[in-house]
Amino acid sequence: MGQDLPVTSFALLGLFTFGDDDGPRSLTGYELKQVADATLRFYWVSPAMSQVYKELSRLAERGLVSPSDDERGTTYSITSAGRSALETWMRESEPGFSVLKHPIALRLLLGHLVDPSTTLAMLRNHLEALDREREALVEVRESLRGADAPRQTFRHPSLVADWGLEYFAHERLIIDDLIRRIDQDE
Amino acid sequence: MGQDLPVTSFALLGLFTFGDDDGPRSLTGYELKQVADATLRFYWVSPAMSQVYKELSRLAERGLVSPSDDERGTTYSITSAGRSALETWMRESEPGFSVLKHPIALRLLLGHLVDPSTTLAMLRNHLEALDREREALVEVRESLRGADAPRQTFRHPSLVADWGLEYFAHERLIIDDLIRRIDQDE
DNA sequence: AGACTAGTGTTCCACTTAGGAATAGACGAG
DNA sequence: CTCGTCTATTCCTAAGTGGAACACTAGTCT
Repeated sequence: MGQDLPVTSFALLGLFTFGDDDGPRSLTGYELKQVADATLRFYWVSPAMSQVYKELSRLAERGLVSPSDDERGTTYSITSAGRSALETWMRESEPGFSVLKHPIALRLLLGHLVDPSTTLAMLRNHLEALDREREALVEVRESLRGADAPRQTFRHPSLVADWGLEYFAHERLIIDDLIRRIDQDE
Repeated sequence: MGQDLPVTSFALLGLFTFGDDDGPRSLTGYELKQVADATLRFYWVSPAMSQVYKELSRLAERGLVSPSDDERGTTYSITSAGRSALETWMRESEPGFSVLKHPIALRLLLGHLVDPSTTLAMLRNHLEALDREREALVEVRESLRGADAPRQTFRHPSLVADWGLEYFAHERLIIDDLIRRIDQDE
């Protein structure tokens, strides 16, 4: 069967597996996009709206989600075929290594093209952006409290969120240090 | 003028600014791909071959690099227009925030779908992959020694490489900790 | 009441990027 | 003198982006 879907498909499909207390999750494309923006974006991507809808039709075509019309619009929920496709993917495919697209690092690399004050200003702005992102992730983390103990629904999401928070905290330290080093170079 | 190029164009263009001791750098598409694989991949992307050649023709069209045929094939070097386009881009465009695509984090998020031993195995494999990547970056860092002092050619590349090494070291700690936490959950 | 903003829900299109395969010459090893 | 590997390049397709367009709902301002 065609389980050869891009990672983003499985990522979106996976979001359907965090059932509310009352059964499996059903979401419209719009809602799925909100969920992805709130969570996936920190360590995967924030897919475009058009992408979300395209994924949903593809997943529906393959029977991994099932659409149904209700007063909210077209809502989708994961099927048992979808759940088992996810499990197979988790168990049997290679994760691959992470890809980081870091415009600040890229521009720091090319620091010899501008004067140090430009680079320093960029790094200081980045510290602020970092704080804003961290804030957003703190909110996500807080929203998981209450169901984040070892066998509860949000155990794994909370592990990932903690990882992200650590990541932001450490990046802050590194940038502080870089600012110090570049300042001294002067 | 059309300075509205994607970041990857500027990233590749930027690689031409690290002149060897004897003047500006001239590279074939193939060589440029090697350089990108060795350096850019750690904090931007490893563009596909096809992408590299497409970029080079576009940059040449706009006069930012100039092609010339020699015995190696078609080689390109940066023009003064290219250099100033880069500088303008560095000074005047918004960097934007970083995007991380981390398959391990994504799969950890969905940890409730498989048993803990699968997740643990994945994390342990990731530690090894991390060490391999770190090793590759260590080599890059070593290759910069000798020209990495405050005003030398590889000052900025070495700052970025140090950042990357810190990043890998810290991720290692986080993964170790996650393994410990998941092990205890059992 | 009427106008106006903001949020929800969805589709379409054009464009860019990414990945892989295919091709081809050159070069050294067996 | 053939095989594999490195260099160099092109082509095709899939994946992903961004913006425009459209429609419907609900609340706010005047």
